[in-house]
Amino acid sequence: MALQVYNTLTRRLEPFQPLAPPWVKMYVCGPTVYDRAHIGHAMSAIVFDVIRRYLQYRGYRVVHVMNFTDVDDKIIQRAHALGVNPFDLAQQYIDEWFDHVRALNLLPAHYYPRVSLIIPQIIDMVQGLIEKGYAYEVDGDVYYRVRRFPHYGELSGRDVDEMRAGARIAVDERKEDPLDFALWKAAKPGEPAWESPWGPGRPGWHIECSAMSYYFLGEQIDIHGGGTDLIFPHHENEIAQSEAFTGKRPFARYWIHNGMLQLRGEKMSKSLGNLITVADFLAEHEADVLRLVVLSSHYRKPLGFDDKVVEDARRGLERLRRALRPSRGTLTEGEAVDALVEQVAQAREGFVAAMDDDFNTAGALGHVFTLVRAINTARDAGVGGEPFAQAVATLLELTHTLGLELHAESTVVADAVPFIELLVEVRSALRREKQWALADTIRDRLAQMGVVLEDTPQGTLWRWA
RNA sequence: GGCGCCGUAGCCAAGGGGUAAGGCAGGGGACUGCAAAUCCCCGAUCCCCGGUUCGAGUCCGGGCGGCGCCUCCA
Repeated sequence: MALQVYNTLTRRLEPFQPLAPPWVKMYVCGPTVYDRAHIGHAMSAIVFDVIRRYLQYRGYRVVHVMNFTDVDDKIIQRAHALGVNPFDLAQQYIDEWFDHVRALNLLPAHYYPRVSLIIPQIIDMVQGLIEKGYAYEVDGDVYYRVRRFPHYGELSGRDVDEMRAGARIAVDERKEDPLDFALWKAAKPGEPAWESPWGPGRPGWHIECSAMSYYFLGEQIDIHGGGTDLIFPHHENEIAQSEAFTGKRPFARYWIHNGMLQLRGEKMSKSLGNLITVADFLAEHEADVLRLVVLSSHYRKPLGFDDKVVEDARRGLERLRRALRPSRGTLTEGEAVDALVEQVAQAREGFVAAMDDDFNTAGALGHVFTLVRAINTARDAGVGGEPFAQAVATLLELTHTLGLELHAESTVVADAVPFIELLVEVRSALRREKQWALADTIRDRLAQMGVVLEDTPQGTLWRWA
């Protein structure tokens, strides 16, 4: 079985065959940096991080590009409202994004292009489109001539003749056709602007991704990713621009789109006031919890997000972590060992089969948890040494492929550790004297402070609740 | 109105013609001084109605319900 990927372009599962193996060129649409990133952005980033990790696990070499849209109406508006420089505002959110990349354990992209730094390349591309007859200038604006591109609508399944452009917004009468979209916008007073053959102005939204993709990855790429909300018009327009410019198709071989995160059944949006920022989430939860929530359902489906789902993930994460506890057993052969070895092999096989099926992380997790049970059973049965170590190593191999860290709890309260250990020691002495009441008091009081004690045959273990 | 997605146990969720993975919660048991952790056991007429088939959550048609996009959006 080989890797199969669902391609939005064909609406089918297809065998994954990059243009030039082992290289995989992957471009993912990043955020418009006019505000803090929310967990929906994080979900998308995690989805493509997992896709990248799995491709690498399968031996591919991924070149990953993610853009920042740092020139945009909303940024300009916001900067005006706050009385700050739009570039400073954008920079602030870009800095925060990189904080999130570290905190969320995302593999950094190889390139992070931003609009403001590739204006000359964008101008070249717009100029090229005009020369080829795919674009025209009107009063300093440049528009793409949609009807000139025969494949328009292919990605989003739309028929050009049935689209009701302007149904919800006023049509700009200067455009040849209501469907035409802006490649370049003439500068308005007080806006950032760059000199161009059509006068001062700034790029339209869609052209940046075509330009960045072209300049960083070449005429054709393997994977183009983003949220389903970008399929139309953004990605449709990208195809029109890129393919018209290069004359090559397909611009991207595989279009991969993640479903939207929904907060308590509704879309997250500012107007509904139900937006959770990444910073808010990380202030209360670990990054692995968010990642496990994302991994628990398929990336193409809408992700239901609420307190229950988060709590379930938190507990599931605990279970994963506890499986990593060492064994004090010494058995290295026999029935229990054979069973473990067998289950380890099955888990890896099942994991790969699930991930090969369009990155079915939820199915893959099922196999991971089956491995967890096998490890716990083996530990209880006294299995130790190399076979046990191998099983744990496999668990780490699989969870790391999903990007889970499984790090021990935070060290924020590390100063308390010696005191906790002292109390545990004292309590152990009390237990030897069968002073149950006092021993239980210590355990209860520690529990109130968030420290859980577990008495095992090998002694007392403790952990943060 | 157009394009598309989804409806599987209390909750989350995989599977997509051969008789229902996994996680969380719950019940019972083993272990434990009691707990905790761990392990074992227990739970589903797969939204409804038709059809195709030896056989249908799984394919087809029609309903009902929820959602996304069509305008900036990951």
